[in-house]
Amino acid sequence: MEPPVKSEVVKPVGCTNLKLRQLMRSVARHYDLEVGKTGLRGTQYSLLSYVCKLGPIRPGELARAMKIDPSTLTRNLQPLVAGGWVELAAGSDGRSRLITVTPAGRDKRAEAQRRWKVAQDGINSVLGLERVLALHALIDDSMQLLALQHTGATDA
Amino acid sequence: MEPPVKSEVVKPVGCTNLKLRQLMRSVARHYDLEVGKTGLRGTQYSLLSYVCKLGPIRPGELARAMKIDPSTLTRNLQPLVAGGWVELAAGSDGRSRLITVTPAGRDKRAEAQRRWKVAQDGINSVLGLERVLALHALIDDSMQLLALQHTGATDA
DNA sequence: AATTAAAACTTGCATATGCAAATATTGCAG
DNA sequence: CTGCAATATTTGCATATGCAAGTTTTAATT
Repeated sequence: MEPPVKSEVVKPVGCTNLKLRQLMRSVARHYDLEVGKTGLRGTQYSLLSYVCKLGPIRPGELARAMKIDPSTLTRNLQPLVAGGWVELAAGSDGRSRLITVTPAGRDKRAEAQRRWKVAQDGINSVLGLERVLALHALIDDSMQLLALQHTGATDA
Repeated sequence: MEPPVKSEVVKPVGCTNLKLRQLMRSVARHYDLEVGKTGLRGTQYSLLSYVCKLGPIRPGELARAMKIDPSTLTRNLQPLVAGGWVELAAGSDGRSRLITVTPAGRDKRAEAQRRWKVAQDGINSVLGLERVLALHALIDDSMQLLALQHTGATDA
């Protein structure tokens, strides 16, 4: 039998990376089915929303807020600029810029938000509100903990 | 005060899609830092592992097992084929193929698995084992429920 | 003022991802 | 045997993603 000395069984743990990616793909597809009707991808809707809420804002700051790489932001903005929903202007500082939502962008965001609500309601319905809230809480906590790690914080 | 008639408060729910993507990016970076030392991306390690476990296997079946689009699988295999870790051969059926891991592929997988273990231990340590297990359970349940939805199942 | 270092974006490179359409084969109906 | 529907994979197209290196500006040093 050989029971563990520490009275703590080593639980086999799967790959968090793989599981997260799989669920993310499923969920993304679900949102895209609904939000896509507006011509926006789910990711584009998120980005446009951030610009609506935080803009006018500088790229670096927005990237930090969204927790994406600045270079990714640069590229992800292109479809929104091409659609006329967002504009890039020169910032006060010669090397920085200012991202601003256009009136058409605000309209598009409002339209997409209605679709997003449908998608989110669908998720809440399929998974159950409690499960969704629990998942969100776990995600938030996990991101917080990982961010601390990344910042090089050794203690509180 | 106006308490809700149904005695059920409508809890504001954030965007599951956004949250999942954010956490996924953080976690992926974490794994890539360690697994990347072997020359494999985290996603490539997952794919190679599946081929090791399930192969020789046909693309369609593998795509279904990994819950990714068949076209995505076709492309994701290319770096592994280029690295000499996986081979594509003609299947019995003239239109299908067989994906097989090479001896070098098994070695590489073993090497990457050690790195993966380090990354996973890191996650377990930063988030805490209980949180990781809870997260995995939630992810598994959620994928299950979404899959049923996708299958068009109306009842048990 | 010239040099250097630092800051803020953008580009080059290589994947990851999925939908729609194209290809190649097989199996069937007539 | 022919033609058409069904199956299995791949391509075309358009994003999403991040690291490393490059560019442009600004700030700091001497």
